Amino acid sequence: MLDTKRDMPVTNRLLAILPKNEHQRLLPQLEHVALTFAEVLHEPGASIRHVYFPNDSIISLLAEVAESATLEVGIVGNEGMAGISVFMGVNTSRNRAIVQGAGTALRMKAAALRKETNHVGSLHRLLHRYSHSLLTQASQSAACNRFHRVNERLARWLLMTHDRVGADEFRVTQEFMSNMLGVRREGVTGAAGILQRDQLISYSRGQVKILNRVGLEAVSCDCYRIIKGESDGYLTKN
Amino acid sequence: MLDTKRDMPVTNRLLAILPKNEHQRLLPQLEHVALTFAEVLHEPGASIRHVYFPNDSIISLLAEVAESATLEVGIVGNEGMAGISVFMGVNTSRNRAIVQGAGTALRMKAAALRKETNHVGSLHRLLHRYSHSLLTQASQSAACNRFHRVNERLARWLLMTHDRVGADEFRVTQEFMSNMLGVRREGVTGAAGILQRDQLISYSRGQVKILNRVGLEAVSCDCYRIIKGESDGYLTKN
DNA sequence: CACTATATGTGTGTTAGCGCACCGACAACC
DNA sequence: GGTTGTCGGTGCGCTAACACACATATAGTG
Repeated sequence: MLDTKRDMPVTNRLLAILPKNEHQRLLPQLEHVALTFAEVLHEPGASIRHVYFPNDSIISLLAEVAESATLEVGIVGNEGMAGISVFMGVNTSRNRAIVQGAGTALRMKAAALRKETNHVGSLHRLLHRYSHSLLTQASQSAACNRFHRVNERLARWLLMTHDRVGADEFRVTQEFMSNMLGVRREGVTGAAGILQRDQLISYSRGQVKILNRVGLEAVSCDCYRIIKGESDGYLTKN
Repeated sequence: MLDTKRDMPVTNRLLAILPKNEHQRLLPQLEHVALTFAEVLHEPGASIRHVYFPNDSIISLLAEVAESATLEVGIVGNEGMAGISVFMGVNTSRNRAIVQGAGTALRMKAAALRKETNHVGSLHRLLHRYSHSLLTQASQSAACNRFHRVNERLARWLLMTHDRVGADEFRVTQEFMSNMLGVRREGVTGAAGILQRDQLISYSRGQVKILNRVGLEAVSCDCYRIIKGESDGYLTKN
């Protein structure tokens, strides 16, 4: 009898497109669940237990910088899966996944998905982790650029750059930073002026010097720490 | 003689962390290159020829909504690789990758990386493509939310939701949308009011109805089309 | 039916950042 | 040494969105 299947049809397209044999192998590992509106599937930082393949439900991926400052960075419907970090070899995500549209979904234990998509080779595994950190970076930057002040964002950006150049001095013009932060060049003049006034940096004609890193971290928003926290993991935990 | 190696040391940490045998296998496929400031490694939509593992160079990933409206959604230093889309099984990216800090990098032909990280199983391949589309979504939303007006963004959001619910009517409150778009609830009142005035949608107490999809697409910014274009690929091209 | 929580509409003052139009300073290059 | 291009600073009016404070309206519940 296929009654249960008729009652809860599998309409997730990601699953539907799989070759028959793979689809068959997955089915026993999938559990039909009803998702109710506003249900939280995973919290930022908490461990992800299941991945979800929506049928008619819709899931929002949110980046947040404060309790009341959230920003959607992704929508997941029947074309996708919530919990992609698990596939990328990471148990947690900085995003919150909440049910935006009630409906059904198929869920799978995180461990089962990891087993199914068993990674071959270190490079492969590593790039997965890295993809995850990039996604985190994009999400958090998105929220940061939406909510935070120019000078906080500039401080964050300088720190992220500082981490990568490995020197206290580097070349970068206001014009360039304005394109990075998505603000006017004059906006950077203002923000950089504040940082310079407070002896955190000094600069002249495209030459920036970090004078007080700790001070910069204090000015910068938490986004820096969040991104950094998620960014380095894959290079050590291997 | 290891002179050439001393001249151009491999300091990319992603490569450095690999087990010796894998590292050795990759080396012959890697080419030392000098990256100059402002060099463009790949343009939005164009095919990606190489991936880059920076040593002391730094690469910015930019999302753009217009010639002069760009936003950094990722930084790649010696901890990472530029061109992650290739790993995800996609030849192009909606982002522009430009050199933010001159220096050296190791580059690898896109085809070679694909071969090295040969994917096993359809699910695996599919999830890669999906990861890519999620990353695109996050990037483009980031830029959109930074630069575009609330009503344009609301139109985009409604279209994205409409695509997924598969019905012209669905439940969603202004409060909820305000959290998705990162604006105040009153801001949604205003934007939704415009859309309703123009007969594009109607709504009442959390019940939204799409009246004129084509009109909504006209109001919405290009971001919708861009995201949609990148989003559906993996479900058909398999 | 009254009560209450939820959902939406409106108004007022405030502000961060924008667009534009400059000006000055310095560097590099003939 | 003058010219030209890059880089940074400043002022001014403007506007989208904010914060806060209410006013309704409606659905659901006891």
